[in-house]
Parts: sequence; C-alpha cells; structure tokens
Amino acid sequence: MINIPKGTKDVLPSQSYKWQYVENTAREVARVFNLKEIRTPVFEHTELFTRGVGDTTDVVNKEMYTFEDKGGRSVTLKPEGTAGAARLFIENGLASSPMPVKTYYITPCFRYERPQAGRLREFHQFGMEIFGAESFTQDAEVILAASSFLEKLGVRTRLEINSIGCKTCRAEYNAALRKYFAPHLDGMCPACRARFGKNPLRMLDCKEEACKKIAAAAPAITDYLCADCADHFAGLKNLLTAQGVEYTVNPRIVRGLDYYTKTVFEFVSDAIGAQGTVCGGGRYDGLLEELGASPLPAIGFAAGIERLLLLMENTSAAFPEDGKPLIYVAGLDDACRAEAFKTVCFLRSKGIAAETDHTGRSVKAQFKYADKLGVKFVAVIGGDELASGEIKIKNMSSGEQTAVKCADIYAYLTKE
RNA sequence: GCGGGCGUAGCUCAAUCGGUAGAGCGCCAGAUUGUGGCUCUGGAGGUAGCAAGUUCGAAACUUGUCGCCCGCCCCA
Repeated sequence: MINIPKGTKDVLPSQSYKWQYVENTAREVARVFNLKEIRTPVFEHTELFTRGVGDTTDVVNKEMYTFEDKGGRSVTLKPEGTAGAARLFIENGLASSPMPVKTYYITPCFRYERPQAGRLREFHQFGMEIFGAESFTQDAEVILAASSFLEKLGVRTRLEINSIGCKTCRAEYNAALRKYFAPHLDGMCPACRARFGKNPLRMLDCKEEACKKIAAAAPAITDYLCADCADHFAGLKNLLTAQGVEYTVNPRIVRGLDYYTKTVFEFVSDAIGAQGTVCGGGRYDGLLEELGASPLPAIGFAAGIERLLLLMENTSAAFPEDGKPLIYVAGLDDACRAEAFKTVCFLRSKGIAAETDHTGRSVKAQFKYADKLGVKFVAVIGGDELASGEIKIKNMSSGEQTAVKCADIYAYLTKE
C-alpha cells in the first residue's frame, strides 16, 4: 500500500462540496470587487522566489520545494502566490493596461515544513493582487474584500493591522531598532542575533520569552513613519472605521515575507490551534522594481483555504447542502433496467440530475440506495409500466405515488 | 531542524493479572414473491504499523524503526 505523502490531504467525495462553496464564495467576492482571475504555473524559476520573497526569509531558506529539472534548471513549487502574480504582470506587459490591474487566484502552494493543525506541505490559497494604485483607499478596498469574504463564509476573526513603512522610513526605523537592540544582543536567541544584521524588524516578532521581553520596550515603527506613510496609515484607519470594520493596531505584526511595505494585516482566529492566521496580506510597493520592472505600487492578501475550512468546521459555520440527484429510476429486471437507463439518459440530456442502478440490485435495495442518495423522487419501471407506457413516480418525503406517462416525466419533474 | 503524544476492522474505540481479537457505526444480503427511513437476522472485512527481544505464550512488556497527530520555529 502506497499512502499519501506527508503533509498532504485528500478531498473526499463527501467533502468536496465544502471546497466548492468556499471557492464559489471567493469568486463571487472577486466578481463584486471587479477582480479578474489569473492562473500561473505551479512551478517557477527558483530565482523568482529568492528575489521576490526574499532570501532572508524562512520560506526561501528552509521551506521551498526546489529541484533541478532534466534540463538542469532550478525550479521551485510555488510557496505563495504573489511572486508569480507579479511575474505574470511584468512578463505580459500588463503595466500598459488601465490601472489599477485587479487580479485574484485560487492555487495550491507548497512549503516543506513539519505539518501540524492548520499547516500542510501542500495547501491552497485564495489570494488577490492589485497593481498600480498607491492610495490608502486601495488598501481599504483589499481589506474590505477580505473581510467580506470571511463574513460571507460566516467565520469570526479579528483584524490586526500595522504599517511597516516605506524604504526611507524603514531605514531610519531599522537604525533605531539596531541602536535599541545592540546592548541586549547577548540575552537574545541565535535567530534574533542573525536577524539583527539582516532584518531587525523581525526581532519584534520573535516568540522566545527572553526576546519578547526585550522587544516589548523596543521603539514602535509607528513613531518612525515618514509623513507620507503616517498619512497613508491614518487614512486607511479612518476609512476602515467609516466602513464599520473593527480592527486593532498591532505593532508586532511584521510578516515574514520581505516584500511588504506600509500596510500589513492579518485576520486571526483562536479556534483552529496555534496557526491562527486565516488570511494575511499587505502592500508591496517595492516588489516589481525588485523583480527588474519599473516601480509600481501593489497590494494583496492570501487566505488559507484549509484553515478556513478548519475554522468553519470548528465553529459549526453553515455550509449549503451538497447537491443530490432529483430522481432515481429503478428497474425490476434487466429489461426494465434497460428502460430505466434510457429514461435516465433522456432526463440527463434535459439537465436533470438522475441516477439508476448498475449493480443488479433488487427494487427494495434500489430504494434503499436512492434514499441514501437523498433523491426527491423514485420512479419504478416494471412489467406493468413497460406495457402501459406509464411510470409510477414516488415522492420520497410524502410517500405519494403518481402515475406519469413516459412522455410527461420531464414536465412532471420540472412543474414545481 | 527540535520537543511531546499516539498507532487494534473502512470509521470511532474496547478487551481484568501477558493466555492467541471484540463492539458500535458503515457496507452487502435477507425478514414470502415490484417500494426507502424504524426494527430484527445473517454476511463480508484484521499479517494488532513493521522488525527484533523477553516469555511456555505478546495487541499488551523492552528496544529499534516507520507513520500519524499536536507544539516550537515560521506562515495561509
């Protein structure tokens, strides 16, 4: 027996409708917010991620599925969606389209990590990326879209936002952080000592107790934002408030991907274990330039579909019912089953979900099976029906039986 | 990469002191000959994760190994 690879999950026939519901909801939100779908390859040149996501990040350093293909090229299974979206935007010259360019995707992603609750090696994201708008109103729109998506799914989360500044104010802030942390370095973990040189921002996010204590008194980015970034953040907060979106400012959220600038945000839940971030995103005004294109502001988010599903199940969120066939056509013997098959083919050609027997079961067993399928009607074809050209159709909830002429079955089924 | 927990039927789980494997659910069939849900009866289904060791005897005890789960790190 060969079993499923570590950190991956099957979606079973009894569960797929839940995925479809989440995906359909995502597409509906995208439609209302005027986003167009994009699809990028599952693998890209490794360099896209080392440059795009950032080679100081854990995602790039230890979590990528990287391999050499037969032509000796280094390729990587996408660990996230933004870099590929940016590559698509640049490579296809979308910079010459009317701005902003608003896109979304639903895609598998891959990270080589130890699996735990809400964390898989293959997972799925619904994400949106919007290129070419620098206004805080665009930030607000993206957060509103995420919020609306979560609300439609009936899940409760808290929204945490922060601003991590632009190139200029971040440089100043990093200097301030280094100045603050320098005398404390001896008491901090090795990871933080490494972060000190590369990206001191992330020292704020360390979970080690000792580091946490030291970081607690560190200067806050919000005190170092340049006038432009401060206005941007203030404008965003005002807009969110005006739209009735509750949020808290959490100066600790810095996010682990290097491309973020200015606004960052997370929708977090406590109901799904330690990995509580259901949706996260932010602005990445420097990414396109980093990838070699002309500078262009952009912002986006990604929501983890498995985490959402987990959250929905843990909080008994409502799913719509799974689809069921409308009618089961039972046949008494082989001749009748042949007639039942014909009838079902006809109904299906008319767009009616119909089912019939393929196992040679008794009529009784066919009824049992039909009941388990949850059909509304069962039609029985026996010798009498073959002779008379009328079929008895039973309503499974009321138990009533009606004789219907073969030619009128479709009309009967669609009359309500 | 590190820490903790757990591996018995498709699923959820039992079995006194080590004595050679069970229930519920699910599946299939039947309860007088063409009709579901409830009930009853029967059936199929297990190399006890795997491998060593201790023992007259191991699902149980020991060791190793593999797998899964949860947590750390990080993130969706």
